[in-house]
Amino acid sequence: MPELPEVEFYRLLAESAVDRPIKTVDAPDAWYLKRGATARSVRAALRGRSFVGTRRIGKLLLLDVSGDAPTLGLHFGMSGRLIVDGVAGIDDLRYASNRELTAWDRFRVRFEDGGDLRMRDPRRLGAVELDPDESRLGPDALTVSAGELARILGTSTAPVKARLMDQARLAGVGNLIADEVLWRAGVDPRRPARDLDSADVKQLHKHVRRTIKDFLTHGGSHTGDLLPHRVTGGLCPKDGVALQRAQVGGRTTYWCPTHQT
DNA sequence: ATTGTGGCCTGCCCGC
DNA sequence: TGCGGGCAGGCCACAA
Repeated sequence: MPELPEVEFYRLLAESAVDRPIKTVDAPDAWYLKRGATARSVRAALRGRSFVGTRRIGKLLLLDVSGDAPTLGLHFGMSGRLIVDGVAGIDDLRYASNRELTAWDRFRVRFEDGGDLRMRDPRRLGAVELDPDESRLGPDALTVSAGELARILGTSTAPVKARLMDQARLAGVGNLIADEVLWRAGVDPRRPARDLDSADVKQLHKHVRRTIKDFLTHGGSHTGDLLPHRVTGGLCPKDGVALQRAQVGGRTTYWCPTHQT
């Protein structure tokens, strides 16, 4: 599914959509437009203008628009793809169909030059909005500082995994990255966040950033050390013992009972 | 405020 | 071979 690394690849792809005058907007799925956006309002915001730049906060892709028009915000959910001029940002998505069906195109911006930018999303869990409230997201997980992470974990009694995945506090860590990071850091995902000592926090900070960087280098969220073994009956690739599986923070979680404490 | 739960979406996979 | 029920997880509404 698209986590932070995939959205960063989408952002790089979206760079090729910058500075191209927009001719029309197709928004055939009203359900896909969120927070008050309508086909009419999005069309009015974009038509005759251009994207002037791309940004990303966590899993939110932001396309800034020329003039005084509102920024376009794209959420990819877990099955959304970005396609520009027929080129997909990611070839293979876990937990999503890789088939190509234009019936799954939920949103399209067509340029005067004949090209287009599309969101293809079989499960319709993504979303398009105008002028997204960027303050509802915490600092980006790729650049979060050690001090910020310590404050995010703070005095919370919630499981550390739930805290890491709280987008309002730390933007960009999804379920797979959370499991990989906790596995690398040797931290039990169920532990109350406030029980972590400074050494644990230091490990988590190191591995949050390093894991995301690894994924960016190696091509996506499916390249982790734990993830190939994150299946029913999987063994810890470090200790060889059976991985535990349970719901933590409402999400399916795998961890090693031996070295994650 | 904080934390937990349930539901949404729909393609896919497993077992019958 | 077809079919039904789980399952996947990001996000949000809602409850305690």
